[in-house]
Amino acid sequence: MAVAAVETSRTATRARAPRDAGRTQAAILVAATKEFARYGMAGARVDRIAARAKTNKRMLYYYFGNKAALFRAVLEAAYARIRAAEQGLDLLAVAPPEGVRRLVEFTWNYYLAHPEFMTLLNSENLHRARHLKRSRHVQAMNSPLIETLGQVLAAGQRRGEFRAGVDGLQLYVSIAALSYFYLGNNHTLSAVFGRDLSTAAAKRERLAHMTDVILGYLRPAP
Amino acid sequence: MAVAAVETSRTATRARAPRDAGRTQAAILVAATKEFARYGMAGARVDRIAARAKTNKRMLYYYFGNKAALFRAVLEAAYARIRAAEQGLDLLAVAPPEGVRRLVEFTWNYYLAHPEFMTLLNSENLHRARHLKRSRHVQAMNSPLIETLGQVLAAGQRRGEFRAGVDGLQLYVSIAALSYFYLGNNHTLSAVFGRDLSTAAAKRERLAHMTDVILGYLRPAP
Amino acid sequence: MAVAAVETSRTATRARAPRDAGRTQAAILVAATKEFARYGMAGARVDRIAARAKTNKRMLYYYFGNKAALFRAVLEAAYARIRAAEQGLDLLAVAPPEGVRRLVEFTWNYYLAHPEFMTLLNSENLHRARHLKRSRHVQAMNSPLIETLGQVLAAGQRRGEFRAGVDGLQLYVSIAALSYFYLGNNHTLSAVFGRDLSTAAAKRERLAHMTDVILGYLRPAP
Amino acid sequence: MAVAAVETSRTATRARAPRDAGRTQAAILVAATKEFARYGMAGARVDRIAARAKTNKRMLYYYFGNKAALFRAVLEAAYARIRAAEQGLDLLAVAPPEGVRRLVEFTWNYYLAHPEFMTLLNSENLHRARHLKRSRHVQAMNSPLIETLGQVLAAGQRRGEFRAGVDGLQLYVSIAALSYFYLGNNHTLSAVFGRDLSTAAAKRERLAHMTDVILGYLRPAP
DNA sequence: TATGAATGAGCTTTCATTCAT
DNA sequence: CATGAATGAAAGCTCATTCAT
Repeated sequence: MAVAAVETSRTATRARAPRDAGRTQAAILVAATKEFARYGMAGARVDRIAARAKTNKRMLYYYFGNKAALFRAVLEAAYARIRAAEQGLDLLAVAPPEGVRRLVEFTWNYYLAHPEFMTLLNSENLHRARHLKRSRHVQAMNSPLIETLGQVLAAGQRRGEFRAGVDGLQLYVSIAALSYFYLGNNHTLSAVFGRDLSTAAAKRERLAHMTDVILGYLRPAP
Repeated sequence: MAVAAVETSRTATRARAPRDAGRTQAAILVAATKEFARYGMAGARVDRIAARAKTNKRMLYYYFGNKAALFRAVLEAAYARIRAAEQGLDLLAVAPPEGVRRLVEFTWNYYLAHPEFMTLLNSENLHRARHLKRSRHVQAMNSPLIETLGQVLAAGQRRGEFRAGVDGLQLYVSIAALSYFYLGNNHTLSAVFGRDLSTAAAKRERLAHMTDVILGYLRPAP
Repeated sequence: MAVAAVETSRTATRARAPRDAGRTQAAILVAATKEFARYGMAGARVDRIAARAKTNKRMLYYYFGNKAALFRAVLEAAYARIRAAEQGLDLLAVAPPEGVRRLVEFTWNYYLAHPEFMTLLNSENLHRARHLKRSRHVQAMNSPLIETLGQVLAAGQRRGEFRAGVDGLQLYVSIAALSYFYLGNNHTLSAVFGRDLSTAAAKRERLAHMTDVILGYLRPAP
Repeated sequence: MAVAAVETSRTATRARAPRDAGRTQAAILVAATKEFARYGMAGARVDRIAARAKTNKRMLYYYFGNKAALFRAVLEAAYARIRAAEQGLDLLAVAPPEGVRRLVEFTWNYYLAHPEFMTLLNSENLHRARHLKRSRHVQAMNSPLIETLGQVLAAGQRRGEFRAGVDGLQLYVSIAALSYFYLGNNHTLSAVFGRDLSTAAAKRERLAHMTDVILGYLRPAP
């Protein structure tokens, strides 16, 4: 019990001045991700990031240098997360059509759960990938899934389940495109079409359509 | 002769201070479109817009009220332009597969020629379509093409060229998605994949793939 | 009398919002000169300059661009003032020894009345003349007096009043040096020597000594 | 043996973190001297000083208290060094004119070799000798050379080599002035006159001129 | 209709200094 | 003795917007 009391007091002290480099750095990164995702690079406010991270502005510069470098770090971390999530997929463990379906669903679900990834990418494209180009880890951001997808396509073709001549990279891009556009532009699409495209029903319908498109396209010629 | 004289005098006046409301307004809109497209809503600078429009900041406020309202005007004009361009399409005049192919190519070419449309939409989505919702012309931004596309799909199905059960809106969104993602994210995709996806060859390849995907998907079941 | 009243009221209005480009610009320059002279380039505060000029910080950037450019403008103006003051000297109108004496006294009195000139130069030398080198008016800062001094020296030599082989530039520099060092380092000299070197008596003594040094040096060999 | 063991352990500890108070303190002083000389008091950065001294900021505060106190220490050390160098001069060992010439050359060479002394003094004068006044060693900064110079002048006068009525302090100040102004303002002078006054030839010329001025002045009246 | 001058709030960044270990 | 982490205050600068003419 005495130990618990001490523990509590230490925690309390820490709460005021964490003096824990790792924690502070991580908190800044989390806060910055939210801020950049919500307001874009230009609209993001350093003050708000510091406030959200429960630290002060100075630490942000202490650890990351400046706003642009922080953005780069956020971007790298975002790529790292999606690549890590992809690790869990085992496309070659199932029949080719099932593998493709899994990829479509994974992509959709990932964007749905991590909408910040899309807005971060939009911001970065506005900046013509300036930050990405300065990143030392760019090559690591290239999805290893593309090669796996190529193997899935080859297997499917051998088994007569897929058409021939499909490029893995193009297909990967198309799969991402179908989710990205719908989710990333959901607000304008909903406004323009006059109906809410973010309801559960609308999303179910969209996923079914996308799966149909991709698998329908892959059907072999009769 | 009298006319010529007047014309000359008007021109002379113009040279000093172009008291031409229409011209100024249009120039501001053009300049603002470029600025918002390049830097996003938050990154855009009112000063630069005025400078580009070769007028002064005060005029901008005189005609449009403030930055947000100007953005809204820019957005409305951008939608108006794409809708106007769509007018030229006559999807029902040709065989259904050809009609669909036309739409794919039109979309691709339009985004290619008007990349500002994509970045403006990205900005607006970042703002959760706030400006669009305040626009009085929202409904006019809904593409009439969707209905036409529905007719094309129905005709194709009747003629045994298309599968059944395809929703026009979903397909329209998918067609847009395939171009939008590739072109709008071209910088990051190029950086990450380590090759330039904006070359003529790469773009030719992409268009072919997209057409294959859409038409391949639409093939009727055997 | 009515006119006077109006004049007053206009002045009062102006006091709040001068809207007089020239006045504002001049006020900033005056304030900046004081600030830079007192605290040096690095120690000067933009806020204080704006406050002293009774305008706001923004105008400073509006008219001068940034702190460095403002410093450059201050420096140029300081040189312009000393050159203008030198115009009043007519070294060739009197006998050569009297001409040299005049120059010694002028230099002394100018530094005494305009101590800011010395500290501004010190600051600029700390910056390795960076601002000066970027000035378009550098050459105009070269004193025309050097040539005149050469003529005085030549005349004095012809008349047997001065020694031969004296370089005008070197002498000009030496004359400046004798005043500059004493006045510019008055605080440290006074502290180190433990007596106030800024009293009227001390200054009288110094001027007499300097005149003796220069004229004594110029005496022809017997 | 016990001693050796302790010694070893101390050395080992040192290797990791040089727990050598003297060394750290000296390193800070050297680094601070460079920094203050280069950027002035206001422009100097505590971070850079710590980095240059290969220690950390905390040590700097531990040993010196704060930036101002560190500046004071730097200033005191600079005065101590010049006074120490002056010790080597033996003005009374040679004929009076040679003694004066030695002093002129020493001053010139010292400033040339230790330009930091000039910029430190400039900084201190900008601060109205505030730090110097708080120093406990001020009186020790008063050059003993002034008295010696008085003796040289008296001897020279007795021997008919020097004029009468020359004040040692004034002459000492003038000798310093001639070097100080030329070297301390070399950058601006070079910029304004449009020629490099720091070349070996220019410096030779300057030294010759200064010697002429001082010795020429001291010549007795015929 | 047009324009240069002006502004306050707020931006990113930097600084000297101190705390906890 | 030594150090990385932390901070508040303030720095230089920029922004959208409005005023006076």
